[in-house]
Amino acid sequence: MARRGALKANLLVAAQRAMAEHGTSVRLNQIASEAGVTAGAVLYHYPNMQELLFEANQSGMARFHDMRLQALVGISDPAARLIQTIRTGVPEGPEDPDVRLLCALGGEAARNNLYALLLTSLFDRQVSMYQGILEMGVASGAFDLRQDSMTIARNLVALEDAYGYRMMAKHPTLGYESAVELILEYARLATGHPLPLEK
Amino acid sequence: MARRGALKANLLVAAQRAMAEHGTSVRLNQIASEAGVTAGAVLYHYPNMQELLFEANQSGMARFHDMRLQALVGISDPAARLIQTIRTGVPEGPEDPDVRLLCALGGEAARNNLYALLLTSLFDRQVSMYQGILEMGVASGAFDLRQDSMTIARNLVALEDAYGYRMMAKHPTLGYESAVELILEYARLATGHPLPLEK
DNA sequence: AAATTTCCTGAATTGTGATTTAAGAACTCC
DNA sequence: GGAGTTCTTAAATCACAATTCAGGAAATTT
Repeated sequence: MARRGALKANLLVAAQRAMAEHGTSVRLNQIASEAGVTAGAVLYHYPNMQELLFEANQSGMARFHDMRLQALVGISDPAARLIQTIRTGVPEGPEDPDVRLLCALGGEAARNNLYALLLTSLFDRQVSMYQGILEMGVASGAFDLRQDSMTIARNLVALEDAYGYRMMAKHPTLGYESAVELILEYARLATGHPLPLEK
Repeated sequence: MARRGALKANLLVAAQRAMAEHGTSVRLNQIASEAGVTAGAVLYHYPNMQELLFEANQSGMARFHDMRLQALVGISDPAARLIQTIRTGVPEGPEDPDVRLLCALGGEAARNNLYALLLTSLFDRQVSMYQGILEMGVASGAFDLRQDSMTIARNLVALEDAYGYRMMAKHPTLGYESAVELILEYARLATGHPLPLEK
């Protein structure tokens, strides 16, 4: 056996993986098997599964958001920050586990207020992130915004979300690069900056 | 008893309603109860539920798309057509049954190729619809496109989709009017047309 | 309106999955 | 290394949902 309390922490990521694979109707046994234990062991730590699923999603979203912030450290040029943020907002492929998790929740949010709150809060945080970058670009003179920073930021997050769904559904002509390019096209128009893609 | 074969047709809309309410994990009994019959009656017409659900979604999507085309008849001005199309692409509220159905499917598409195909095809049809309007506006001189018509069309559909999800999740400050306005803002930028909102 | 076919119900069947529980294994502390 | 605690398992239980089926009701045909 590993250290005490080790499983409880692992269960969050196991639940994330299981839910990314099986959706909101994920079974307790699938989570258990993902964690390499039996159902009873899962119930020992989380007497009801709903709480585990909620925490798993919460932590999955937090990780997704933190990763994106992390990818910005060391980049000070607003244009480069904007490009980088767009790049980390699109799933790498139809298997991207973080985005799968988010998409699985999308439909559930219509009838589960907790999930709705989680997704709404993630959306707003991402809008703030973009808004910060846009305002920074305005201050530095790099961007010449053609719309409210709030409008642009919301539309950027919306585009990310939607192309994430399209990629999850394996759209035949919408891969990572084209999704990024589509979003960048809007960003160029809205910021008046050429936002060159080459690294 | 009603006319012969009456229930079979009703089952499609009953399944749509049940699925809009309960999501992809909708129960046979919920569909039956929505149709006012017992589970056995449903199985009599659709020996396996998957087929019913698939047809229900297919028909739900077709209706959604046809409604939007229908809302365009009699409108010849490209700008008015574009505005109208955007208006019918956003759900009226968190209860909009058509969009609920679509959102419920979004997450499922990641692991169900049939649903993925359905959603991808709907996306592409909507892109074509927008593209036609944009090209018409170019031809008439009303629009001065700042990007490919394909790029604009894809981004418009993507924005619709994403704000649909946000509204399903009851975002506190993103209602019908603001979502329409956000999408219109992008459309204005991309077409060079003021796209006035007042009817 | 009798015969025939189609349609629907309610009970029984079967399968699946969450949850409980008793027992045993693994860890920690002393 | 032994006592006590924490953790995990496997089997049993409970609940629920899909499916089957025999019988009867409703429509249609003749």
